[in-house]
Amino acid sequence: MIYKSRSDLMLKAAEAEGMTFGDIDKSGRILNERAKGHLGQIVEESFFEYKVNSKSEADFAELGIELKVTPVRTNKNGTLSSKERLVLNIINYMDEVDKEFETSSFWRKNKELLIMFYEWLPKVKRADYKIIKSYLHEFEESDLKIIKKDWEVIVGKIKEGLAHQLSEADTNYLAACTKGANKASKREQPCSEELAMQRAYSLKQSYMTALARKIISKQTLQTITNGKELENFTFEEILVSKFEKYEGKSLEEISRMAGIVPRIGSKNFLQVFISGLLGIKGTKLDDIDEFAKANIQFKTVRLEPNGIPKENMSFKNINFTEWMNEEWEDSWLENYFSSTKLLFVVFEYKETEKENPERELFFKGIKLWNMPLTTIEGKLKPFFYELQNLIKEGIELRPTVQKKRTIVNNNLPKAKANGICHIRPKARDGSDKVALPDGRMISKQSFWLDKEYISVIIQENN
DNA sequence: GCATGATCATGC
DNA sequence: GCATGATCATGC
Repeated sequence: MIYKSRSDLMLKAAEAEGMTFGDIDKSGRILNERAKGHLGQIVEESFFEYKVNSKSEADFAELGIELKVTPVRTNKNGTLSSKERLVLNIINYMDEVDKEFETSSFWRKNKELLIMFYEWLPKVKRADYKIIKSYLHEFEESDLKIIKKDWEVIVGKIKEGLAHQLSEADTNYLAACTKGANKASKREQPCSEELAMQRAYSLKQSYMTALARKIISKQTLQTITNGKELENFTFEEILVSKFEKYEGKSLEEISRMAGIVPRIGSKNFLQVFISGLLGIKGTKLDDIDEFAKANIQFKTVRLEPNGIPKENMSFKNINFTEWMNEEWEDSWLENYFSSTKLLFVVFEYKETEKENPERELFFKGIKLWNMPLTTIEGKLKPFFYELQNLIKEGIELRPTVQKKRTIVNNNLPKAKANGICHIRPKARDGSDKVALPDGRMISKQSFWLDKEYISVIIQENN
């Protein structure tokens, strides 16, 4: 079949809504549960009656439209999320380096995407997944500006001979995700002898989630930048500029300037503070378009006069059984730090608590950061396996009685052991425990970044 | 009820 | 004063 126009194609595509892959498949391949990534091919062949190709032009070449079939899932709280990033074409490091954005393989192939969202459900056969929405995606102007800068970051890294250090969190919406049979899938790069992991362009999972919520759930998000600003500045620069005028000011002054009353210590302090300074009071940070799409998470940092926070920084609580059974590549740890950007909102005390217990907090600035791949691979990965072995061997628990409470010492990795991260408790009280794989109970534990490491991150300039 | 950000208490 | 483990407070 040849589709003469986009409307022809979209009329046909709309017929798929409500159909299952079992309804669509004429080849019988849908029954092969192990065949991964063939859902798109089945739709292409059985539904659109197109021959599958892996050419560099778009699937519907005469229309310049690329077909993508991608899963969404419903969360416990009823919201919708994309189940995965949307993987696009593989990056040929050797070729892409000579291109402009307009002539890049990314843009040639993915300018327009026919996205068919299907609903993924646990324990349901592939044949019974249902297509819920067919949607012709064209990048809106402000997204495209950010994506173009993302592309430049990716190609810039290739030009520096750093293709082997590409990381998904380097960019905002368009990312270079690993793609290959296994971690041995490597290829040459033009400006370095080192072989680099094979990677493909992808739209981040967070971007796809925002898209699915807009298209399927009709959710609207609020933007804080616009196409005109993005013409001349990166998203990071715009973000910094929005906070600049508050730098060096005390919380009290800022409250007066911005007309907000953030109560330090309150749970929604960050929400109130950031949205207040951005001038979008009442909007949750998660409902801000750019933060949602780029998967930017927020963390407050309070530096003591010595430039180091008083406390380490906690993240998610640890599921020891998961940690023991998972491979690094599938772990929360790998996933989180290779795909999340952290926006540190930095405050400082100018006096120690001893000098002045009533000390005031001053806003120092913001820092948008993601963990470099070298650190993820060099520090986090060994840490992951070290802890995995420890769990397998059985974590030591040594109860001792203190004055007023029972302390259970353990041999989990301590702060400063690797200069980056450690495990320490985060629980409600002494009885807030979690089971180890061997059945013993331990106070709930969390993953923490060392405060000294936070201090170094904040001081880096880039 | 629980996750999460924040902070405390004790012993060396 | 710091390391380590414990616990609080809030908000969904």
